[in-house]
Amino acid sequence: MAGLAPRSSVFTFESTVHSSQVLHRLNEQRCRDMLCDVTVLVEGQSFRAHRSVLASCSEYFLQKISSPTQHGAVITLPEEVTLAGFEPLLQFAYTSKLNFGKDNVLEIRSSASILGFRDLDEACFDFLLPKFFLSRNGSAPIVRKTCCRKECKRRLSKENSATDSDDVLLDDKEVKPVADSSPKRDVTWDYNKSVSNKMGSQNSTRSLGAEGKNEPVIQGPKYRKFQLACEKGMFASEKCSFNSAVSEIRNGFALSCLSCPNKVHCEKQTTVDLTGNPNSNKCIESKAEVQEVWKTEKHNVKSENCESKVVVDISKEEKTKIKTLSPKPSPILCERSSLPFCPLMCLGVDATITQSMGNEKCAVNNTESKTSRVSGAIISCSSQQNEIENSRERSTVKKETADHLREQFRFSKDAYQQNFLDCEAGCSTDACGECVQGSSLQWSNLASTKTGCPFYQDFDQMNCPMFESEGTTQSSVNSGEDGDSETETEGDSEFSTAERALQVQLPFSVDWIVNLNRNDFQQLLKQQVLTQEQLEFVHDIRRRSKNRLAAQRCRKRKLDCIYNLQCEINKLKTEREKLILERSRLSQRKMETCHTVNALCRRVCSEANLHPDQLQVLASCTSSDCPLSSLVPQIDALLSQHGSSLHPKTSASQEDTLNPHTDTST
DNA sequence: CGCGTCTGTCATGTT
DNA sequence: CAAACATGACAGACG
Repeated sequence: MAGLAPRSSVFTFESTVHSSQVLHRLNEQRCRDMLCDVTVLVEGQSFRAHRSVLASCSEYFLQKISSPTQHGAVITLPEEVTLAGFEPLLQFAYTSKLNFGKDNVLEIRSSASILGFRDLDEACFDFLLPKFFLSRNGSAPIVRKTCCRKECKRRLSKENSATDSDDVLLDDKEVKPVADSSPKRDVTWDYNKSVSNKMGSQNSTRSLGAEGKNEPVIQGPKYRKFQLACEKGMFASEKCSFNSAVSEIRNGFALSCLSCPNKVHCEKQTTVDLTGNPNSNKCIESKAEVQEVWKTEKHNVKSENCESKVVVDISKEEKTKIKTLSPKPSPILCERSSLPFCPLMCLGVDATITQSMGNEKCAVNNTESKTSRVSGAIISCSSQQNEIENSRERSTVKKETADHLREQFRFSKDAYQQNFLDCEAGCSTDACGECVQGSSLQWSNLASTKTGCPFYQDFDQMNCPMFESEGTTQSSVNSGEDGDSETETEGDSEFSTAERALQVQLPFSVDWIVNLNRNDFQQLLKQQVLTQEQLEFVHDIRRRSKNRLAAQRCRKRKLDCIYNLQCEINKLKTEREKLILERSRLSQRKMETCHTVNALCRRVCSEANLHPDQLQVLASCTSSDCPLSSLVPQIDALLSQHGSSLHPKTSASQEDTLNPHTDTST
């Protein structure tokens, strides 16, 4: 029997982590200046690197290094390439991650263009730059996407004029803002990941509508007074414009979260990477169930549909990592968006599954929406019917896979699932992302956390109520198990909330309750038969959450106002000092002029030998501002000669004499 | 232990 | 009139 098996069989082992590991090690070598064979000079600063890496990333370096005349180990970059522009690019070359902020994005773009950096599409910048810099006038409200077609239509008719947020799905390269614990407003783009998450904005309609436009214009009489007093909305609005942009990015791109508060750790383990990146899959760490499911899923998925490109071959190291990760609940970023978190994504299922599902859903639900592509990223919600059909066909198999996975993800509390699978007629049988939300809701109930995601932490610090509202709305309710970085108050509160939700056997997520708009909320209450206790809980939690957010917004506005007023004070102080200087300067000039006039008068008087009457006339022309003091002795002398009849009051007061207004004589 | 800060919550007024 | 929102006040936790 053994002879049946040909000995010549060839087996191929393909490591999915090798390439990224190599890059990672190269980066380590670079950091230690090991085997570096080139020095790049930018604005006087030198960077050590490997020629091969640079050449493989950049046309410019390739040309320089391969050029027979340029064998030197030092490459001086052209002046157009700035330090701020090059450094992130170098980082990108070694990590596939581009750290950029509003401040340096232009320089990076310019440098990347000059250096011919590969894998950095201009289109990405083209897409982001407007978001960064043109959203100042208020970011477009993001249409919330729900499962129900009727709801979509209704909302669309309501928000017809609003620009769609356009969920962005990425094909080959994913733009993935990644957490960075630094307070800088940086967003990391991770191009190397092939996951596409479909992000939306569940509550972004409201939050953007209320706050996303321009924070200073927020309602509130007292705040308006502040704003009117300050008339310095720029500061806040600029902040918000940026935040809006980032928000849109966040809503549009696949974001991943990590639970670790450590920056380095986070950066390493940020993405849910389908390529088997060892630094990935953090999203699933939180649930032991998922870890268990992981093992089975990988086989199921793979065997079911190769087309779906499910790459869940994780290394042992990864598995160990995942298993040894903090037991704290993992924030699943997806759940923060309107588009449901898809556990498939966190399992490493190729995004096309979700993407196609999401596209289909949106295409069906949102016939008015737009379709566009950015750097290979599909902005979902196609309005093209044929795309809908194509998407349907394309995703048929994938849907089956998704369904299968979804089944795998049904946790013990079927009530959650059933609710959402049955909810919102017309969608329950579709393998759309919304249905998967059933899973997400469970997750969110168990695993959402505010502080778990440094990405959001960062944005929380950005003083944008939009983030604040979104982030905290989501986070504030359900996370109860995260006690590390949160205060006991919050933790306890949220824990008790989650606990209470379980106690009252709430058939839906608390997040859900909080994020629904009024109509949806009422509709939900109508659809669900809730006990009195549940109703009370639902209303209570909704009220408290909204109030909490309102309080946060209020405080932020206050701080903004204080800051603006402080700026105003400083400005006025500077203005005052300038005016004081100007006054003293003018006063000085006035004195000089007076002296000149006095000298002239004296000369005129002495040379012309004036009659006392003429002297009187001349004296009457003087003003208190510039008294002709030189005339006084002469007038006095004349008056003493001609008697006091001419000017009876002269002796009384020189000032009176010299002041035409008080001079009563003719 | 006092103090300042942060944050959630409640009460109340406004929209 | 109800809901959403803003805001002052208070309390508890924390550094």
